[in-house]
Amino acid sequence: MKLDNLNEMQKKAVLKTDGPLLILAGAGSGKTKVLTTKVAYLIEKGVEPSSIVAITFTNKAAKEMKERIYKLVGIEAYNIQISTFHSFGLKIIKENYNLLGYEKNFTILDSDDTLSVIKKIMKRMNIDVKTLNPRYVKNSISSAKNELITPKEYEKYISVEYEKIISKIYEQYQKELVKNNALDFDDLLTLPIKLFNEYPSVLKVYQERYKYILIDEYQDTNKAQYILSKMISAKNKNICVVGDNDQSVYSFRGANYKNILNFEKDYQNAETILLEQNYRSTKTILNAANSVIKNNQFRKDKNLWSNNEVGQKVIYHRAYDERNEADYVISEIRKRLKEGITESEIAVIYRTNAQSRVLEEEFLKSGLPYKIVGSFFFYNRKEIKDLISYLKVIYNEKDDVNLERIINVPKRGIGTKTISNLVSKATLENISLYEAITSGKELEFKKLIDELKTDSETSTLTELIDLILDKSGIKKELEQEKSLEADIRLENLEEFKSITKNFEENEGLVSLEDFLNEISLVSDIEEHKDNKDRITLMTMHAVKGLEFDVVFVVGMEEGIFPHANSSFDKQELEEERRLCYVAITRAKKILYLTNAKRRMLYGKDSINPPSRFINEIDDSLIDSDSNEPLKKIDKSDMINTIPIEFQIGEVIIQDKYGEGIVVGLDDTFITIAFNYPIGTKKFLKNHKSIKKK
DNA sequence: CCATAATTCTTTTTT
DNA sequence: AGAATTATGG
Repeated sequence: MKLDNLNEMQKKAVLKTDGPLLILAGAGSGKTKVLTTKVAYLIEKGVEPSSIVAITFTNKAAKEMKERIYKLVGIEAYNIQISTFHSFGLKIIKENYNLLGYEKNFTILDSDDTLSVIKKIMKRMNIDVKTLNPRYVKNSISSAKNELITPKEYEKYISVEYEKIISKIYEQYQKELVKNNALDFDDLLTLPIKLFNEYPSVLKVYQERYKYILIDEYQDTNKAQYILSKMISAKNKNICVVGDNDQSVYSFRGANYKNILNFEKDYQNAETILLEQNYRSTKTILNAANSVIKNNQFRKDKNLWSNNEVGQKVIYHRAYDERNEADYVISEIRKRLKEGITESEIAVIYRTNAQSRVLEEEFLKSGLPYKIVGSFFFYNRKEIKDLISYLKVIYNEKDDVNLERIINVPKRGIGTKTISNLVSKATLENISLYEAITSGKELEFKKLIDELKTDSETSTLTELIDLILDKSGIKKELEQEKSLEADIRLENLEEFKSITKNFEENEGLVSLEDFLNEISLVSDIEEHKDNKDRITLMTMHAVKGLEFDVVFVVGMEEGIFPHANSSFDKQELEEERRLCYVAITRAKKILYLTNAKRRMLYGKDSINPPSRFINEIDDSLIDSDSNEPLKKIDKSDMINTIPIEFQIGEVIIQDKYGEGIVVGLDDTFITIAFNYPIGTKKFLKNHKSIKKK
């Protein structure tokens, strides 16, 4: 194994194979290189590839790591378990579904499905969705699950009426999932833990199978993930985790960066290695990133340095609107392409998926090759979701959620009344909707599903899709409509077919089971069969762990980034800043920061000041090509000009959280207690979002 | 009782 | 802007 291309610390991290190891790795310090080399080294030392498990956070990162390890060790890379926590959990569940009370053909519900289940339960329980938002219930349940709180335990924590209702819904929800022979995303983590708790002998099997466990982005692990990794590594203690607190950006999903801080406490004799040299970015880019992140209060300062060249300044451009911004990005990309930079070395990154729309439109017009990574845009289209629902129901007829979705698609005269009768019957007799169907037009539908079930046994995936579109009448309905919209839908369905075809060509025969699992866990399956170089468009969250020569961070505006919903709360704002740090440090050579003076947001025109993060970068590092000077945030945007005096105990109204009581005051901050579930929040004293009642 | 029109609601990040 | 829900028409 040649290790000459590693520095001393990296080498040390690779060579320390046994026992717990914590690698604190700054951005661009070569952590992926260390991880991949370490895996190769383990294999060279004689460790079975199948006894290694490497966990990443996104599917994209898993894929990347697989490819890099493949380059190092060749074909054996396929025997290493490299996946996200969720895929890993699914594998364990699939191997033990019977012990967990599921049938083999269980399905995985996506976020929308989950919400429908909750709405259905709330309706059944006569809970008004206006008093309790189903979305909120969904988040609460999800958080509880990720904190490994069962419905029973949830009851113990109840202090307000709200929680009592949620705990009831939570209980029903879990039952409903089992009845549907379905799992949600969180189950992929919690069920393996449940399994291991109930069957120590099974745990032992996994402990012996996976002798070496490596976890990337450890700062983003939540309680469930933390416990799962702890359980599996408990016997051999060969656990190596890599993380960087400055890149913790998943607290909304229950991630707890403290898992890193506690590592040394959790694992006796844990060794800690610091990787502090950045090999990725120019000094200028690194300085820009550092000047932003140093504004975070809750942070341990660290010494990330670089030997790279100074490089060119960060380029700041303020466009007129979002379309001009996109055009600017495109024209700059053309410039860089002429300079010899390839498309695959260019990325455009943004805070929210919605921003990709305009970008895509302009890229499409420009003719530049691009790819949108992780866009559920395509999979979220109605016709695609309907088709997937058909596939899910064919595979698992007990999946009431998906059955209800398609029972009247295309329209076959089954309306709300028929469905609600069916639901009542199914609930009463404790059977699935499918089983409850015995007569009427519904029976026709049931026969259709049965027929397709038979078809699925004899045809390939792509053939099955054709059969679904034909026999269901989806195709016919769209063809008869003869509208532009219907044509687009037909085209999308064709495109979906080419995706499955492509998938089958790459993977050989694909079972319905494998395909559904893949599509449930991976938001986008490789859409392009040509290996053409493409410009990458993706969110800041999705881009974590990747690097590009040229990076455009677009939408650098207050309200978008930092996001409006995150700019009230100090902790959330710091997470936005870490996200900015992640975004900036993706760039190797050239970094662009752009924004727009005005932008269509949620259907209305809005004018946002430049992001505060731009101001946090030293002016000396920025090259602004806009006419106006680098503008500091206009304080009037954030603070009322006339100070309003509040008193402790006073009731106020806050734009986001509603009514609250002032519980604390000092020179700069005001602390307000809101009703459950919001709790106390700290604001700038004169924030314009706070009003007298 | 179903399909369509009108109206209201909600806008982050991922598995 | 777009989805989701509710009111109206056939």
